[in-house]
Amino acid sequence: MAKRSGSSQVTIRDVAGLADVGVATVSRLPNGDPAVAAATREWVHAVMAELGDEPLRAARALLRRRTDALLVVLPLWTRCFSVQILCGIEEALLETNDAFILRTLERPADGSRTIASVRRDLVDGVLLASLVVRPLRLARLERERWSAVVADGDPAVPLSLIVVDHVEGARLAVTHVARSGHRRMAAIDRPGDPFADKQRSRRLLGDRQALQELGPERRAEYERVTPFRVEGGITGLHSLMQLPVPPTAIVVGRETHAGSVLRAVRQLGLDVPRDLAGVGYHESEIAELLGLTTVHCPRRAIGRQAAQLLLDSFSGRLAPNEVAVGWVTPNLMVRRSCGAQGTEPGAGSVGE
Amino acid sequence: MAKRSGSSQVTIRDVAGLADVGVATVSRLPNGDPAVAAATREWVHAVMAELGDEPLRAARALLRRRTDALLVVLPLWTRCFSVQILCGIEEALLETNDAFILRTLERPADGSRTIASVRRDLVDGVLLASLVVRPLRLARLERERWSAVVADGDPAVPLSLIVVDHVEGARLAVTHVARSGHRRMAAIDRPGDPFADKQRSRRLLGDRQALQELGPERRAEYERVTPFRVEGGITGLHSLMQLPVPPTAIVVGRETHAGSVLRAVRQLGLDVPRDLAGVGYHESEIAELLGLTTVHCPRRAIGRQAAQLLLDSFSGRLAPNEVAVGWVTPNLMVRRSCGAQGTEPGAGSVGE
DNA sequence: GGAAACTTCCGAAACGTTTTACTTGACGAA
DNA sequence: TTCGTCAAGTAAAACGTTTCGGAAGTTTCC
Repeated sequence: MAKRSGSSQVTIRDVAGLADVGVATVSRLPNGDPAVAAATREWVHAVMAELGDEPLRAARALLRRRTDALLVVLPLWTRCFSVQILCGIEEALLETNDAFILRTLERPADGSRTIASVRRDLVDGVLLASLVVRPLRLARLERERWSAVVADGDPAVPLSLIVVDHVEGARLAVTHVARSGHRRMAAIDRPGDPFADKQRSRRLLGDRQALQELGPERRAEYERVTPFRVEGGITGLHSLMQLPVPPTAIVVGRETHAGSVLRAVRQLGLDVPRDLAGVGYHESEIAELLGLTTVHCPRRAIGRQAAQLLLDSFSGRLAPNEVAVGWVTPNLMVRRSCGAQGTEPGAGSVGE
Repeated sequence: MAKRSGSSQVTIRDVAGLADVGVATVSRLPNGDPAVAAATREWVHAVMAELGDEPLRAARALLRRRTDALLVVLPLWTRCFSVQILCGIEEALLETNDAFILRTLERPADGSRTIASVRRDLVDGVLLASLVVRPLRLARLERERWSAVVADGDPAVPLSLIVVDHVEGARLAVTHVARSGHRRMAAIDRPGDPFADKQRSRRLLGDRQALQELGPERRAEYERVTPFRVEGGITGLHSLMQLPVPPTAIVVGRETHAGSVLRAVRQLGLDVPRDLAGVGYHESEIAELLGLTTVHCPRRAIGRQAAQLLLDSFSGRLAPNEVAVGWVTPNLMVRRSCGAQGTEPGAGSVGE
């Protein structure tokens, strides 16, 4: 059969020899070059399959100046949120046989250090997730000719983006609470890194817009920004309930934060949803466990679409300096925390 | 200064020319070849720094048959657990400038398909995390000459391993509960994929061993294996509390499962820790939120040590067919769910 | 003093692919 | 026939590195 040498590596020359064609003809195959007759193409394909040969990636990369890999920079302080984005990215890449190198960030400040640590020739481009891209970093990307896209990003950044419509998300939450019969809605959100702050302000924007449209005007004193840990939820709630006219519903900026608020509610001897209704952001095991109605981001879609955008820019479907923006809309996962219309806990799955 | 050509790529020949040495001498530098005088080394290094040159990875890989990257296969149904392992891996790799390609698994059955989808020449080896390595897969790894290590694995597998001492973990939990004055301890665990089942049986083993040593003999009817969702916790607890002599403490197989059990406890009008003490496994936001005492796995250390093992086998510090096994011991995060000695909720951070 | 051994470096030949420039043969049009 | 055009395929030159076989120069040992 094959007259391969002692090495286990089958080369393009072996294939060419066996198929009785030139090496160039073989090489043209995986690159989809049209200058090869259909019959020849098929014949050579068969020989390649027989020999179990696929072009060696390193040799290919050397000549094409392409690695078929991309860099993913992913924050971890958002925990499971990012992981779902990652899954989406992987999904998109699996279809095209590309790979990705991952760099996770544990603190917001790690961002620039991280990108700098990756050699430009290791990957074809970079996908930044849930990050603020500072002008300095942007300049660096520009200078070193990176192809870059941002997943779950700020629409003001001049890069290709997948944007989550947080304004609409907040609107969903408020509308839902209003439909459940509430008029006095408070908002508790959390301070955070610059990125989280951007998200928060967009949520608050949607929140206010929706309230205005619906009629029940929120008073300024119904808004709270309290730290993220358990005690933050407690102090936030206490200060709200001590108002002369306390709210009857609360929208909270994250599901774990909502968890701490619920805890505080119980401490006050109140019942959810009888005395107080609530909606949180983001979907998690906690939300399911607590029966909390939440606004859910399609994180997987974010990842998949962002990766697709980057692949498009590699393949030339996107001009080098063209930026594309895709929008993704959250949806509402209704549970018990706003009243009877929700499902019983445990009836639904966390899902994606 | 440099007389580089139009291309932006600085080659080894540019460096050699400018430094007035042969290309071989330059090439020896990053490979740590000792056959180059200290003075020369320094001088050439300076020139390389000046030109901003580093060897092109693809060209290097072509000749060395090394990619300086490894594959990480990581299950996602364990959610945040895996992510922490990933952080550890990244940490170890960052020091040596290696990269990794990630493949996540969403269902246990995806395992073999996933490894098969990665070309052998893309990476130098594979790190399998929290997985059962079936004989068939093992044979494949052997046949294709993969270097492989398993993080958080089953000690029976004939590969290099980092093993978590779950027996000791269970012992910690039981000992803690016993010290809090309890004698009648129940165990609720969950069924799962083959891997989780292995973990569970090791936990139960440690559990029984510790009980035997401590004196209070568990009766068989105190052990329950119930499904993972909310209703699983409820039925498990109910059937335990309806026993003629109900237990006074429960050890639960995972923190989210413990969450659903706690929920059931409240439904029965009981108080934790007054009427019933509890310990869960694994550390998470849920555990902190609920004030649940848990057994904590040092997941980061698992990842870091496993990566280190793989790097060792690349560098020859580990003989090709030598297997190394490292043990990692869990520790106890004491909170309120076993009595007064725990800290108040919110006082501690999730840590790790 | 000369051979042997060691140190330090050099030039050139790989590595397996892509790509460029060129050949060949077939087919019409002039 | 002669030329140009086109399709299909070929041979050879890259790509940037590592490494092999030497070759100087220096030291060591009889």
